[in-house]
Amino acid sequence: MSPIGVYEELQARGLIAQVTDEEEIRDLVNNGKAVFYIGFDPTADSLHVGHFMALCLMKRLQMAGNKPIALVGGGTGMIGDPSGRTDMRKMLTKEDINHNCECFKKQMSKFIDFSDGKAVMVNNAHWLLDLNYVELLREVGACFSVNRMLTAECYKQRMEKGLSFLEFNYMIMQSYDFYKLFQDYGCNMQFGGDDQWSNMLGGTELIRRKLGKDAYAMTITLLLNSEGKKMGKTQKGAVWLDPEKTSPYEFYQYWRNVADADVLKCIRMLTFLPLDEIDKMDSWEGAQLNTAKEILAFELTKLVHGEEEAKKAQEAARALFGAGTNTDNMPSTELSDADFAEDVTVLDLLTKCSLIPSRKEGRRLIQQGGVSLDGEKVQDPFAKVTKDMFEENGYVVIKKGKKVFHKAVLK
RNA sequence: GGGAGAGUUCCCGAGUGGCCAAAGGGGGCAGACUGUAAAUCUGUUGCGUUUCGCUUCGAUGGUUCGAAUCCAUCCUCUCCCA
Repeated sequence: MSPIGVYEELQARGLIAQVTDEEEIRDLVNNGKAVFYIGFDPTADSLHVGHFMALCLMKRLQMAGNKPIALVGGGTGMIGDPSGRTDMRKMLTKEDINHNCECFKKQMSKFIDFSDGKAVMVNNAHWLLDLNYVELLREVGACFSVNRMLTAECYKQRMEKGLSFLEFNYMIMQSYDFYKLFQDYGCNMQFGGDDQWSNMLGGTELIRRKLGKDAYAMTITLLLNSEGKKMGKTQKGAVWLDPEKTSPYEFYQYWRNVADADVLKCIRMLTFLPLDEIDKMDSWEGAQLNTAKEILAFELTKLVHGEEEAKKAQEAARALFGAGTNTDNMPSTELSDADFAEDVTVLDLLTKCSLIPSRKEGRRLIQQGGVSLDGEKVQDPFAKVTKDMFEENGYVVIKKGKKVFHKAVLK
């Protein structure tokens, strides 16, 4: 038995945002009596960093002897959660949702131990899709006050822009999930992002009204950067957990590049490093934080992609940004002789490696001095790239901007 | 159902016949400075080998030498009344 319970650990890591009943929850969680669920709506074909926090939480609680239920929202995904959104979600087709659910399942099983009933995975499509409208209205609709719902935080933003009846019902569906899981799986707690608070309260309320029993809810602090924006988003979109969508190197780099102000918070909230070790880092400042960033990036990459990939990413990063010349793990594009059938310009090369969205953009980059080949700054977008440039190593290292390195390999 | 209004580039938002590839801001990208950070400053931000051409202002047609701008129809959204 560790000196402090999970609840205290979660608290120390800054993960707990809101709870319905602190005493009860502490008791349940610390003594492994919680059967809790976290819902994941299949809005894309891969989980992202936002989900990752939830998965970590599941893992921490599972390690403390609690039983997690991973709920895949095959049913709620049909509706779309309006929480924290200013516009309506794109409607997904059934096929997409099913596909996404499958992808989620695969990714989740890498994090959570589902063996021997230590955790279960369910899909709310099983009960939501067959609901009868009138029955549902009578059964649970009567328990909800529209007046109250409208004052809920998650609808407030949408009161200005407009909220469809479809999305308005999301809260009811989620509440119904909890009610159902409470009865069928003995689920007594729900966890979720802090933006889910009102939806989750809906569930506890429904259980109290229908069954006269108590269920609990706890939200996790949303991972925001120092500017108050959700982390895990880049210009290109989310940082995915699927290596096909976000390579381990990119994933590593994302965390390696977080702002100074955010490193410790991220380490505390996302990694499994012992708290006392993290506390020591608290006093670090200035350039020393770079070490903390490396630790953060390495730990997270390890959790998501495994130790081997994490090492590769770290080596690649060190080689590129440090003094080393190791290009083994650099992202690369293979070129063949056929690519050189006609004259190849620097611009062509960038295009072939998918480093630029358009040739126009490429020219701009070069004109502004943002591209170099094997360390030589390129001046002319139409300078020829010849095969003998590849002779020495078999590849050419392209540097775009400050942080993007790419290897063009001649086969 | 009746009435009013709106849809502009990644986002917000100006533009109400030619000077419009379209002000301004945000964001992005690049450069300088740095620590692969932040802040700051500079450049840039539809596509094309570029004193020019092509595509873009919700959609489709039309008026005009010329349309983001005018007309018609349609679609979407917001507001007011019911």
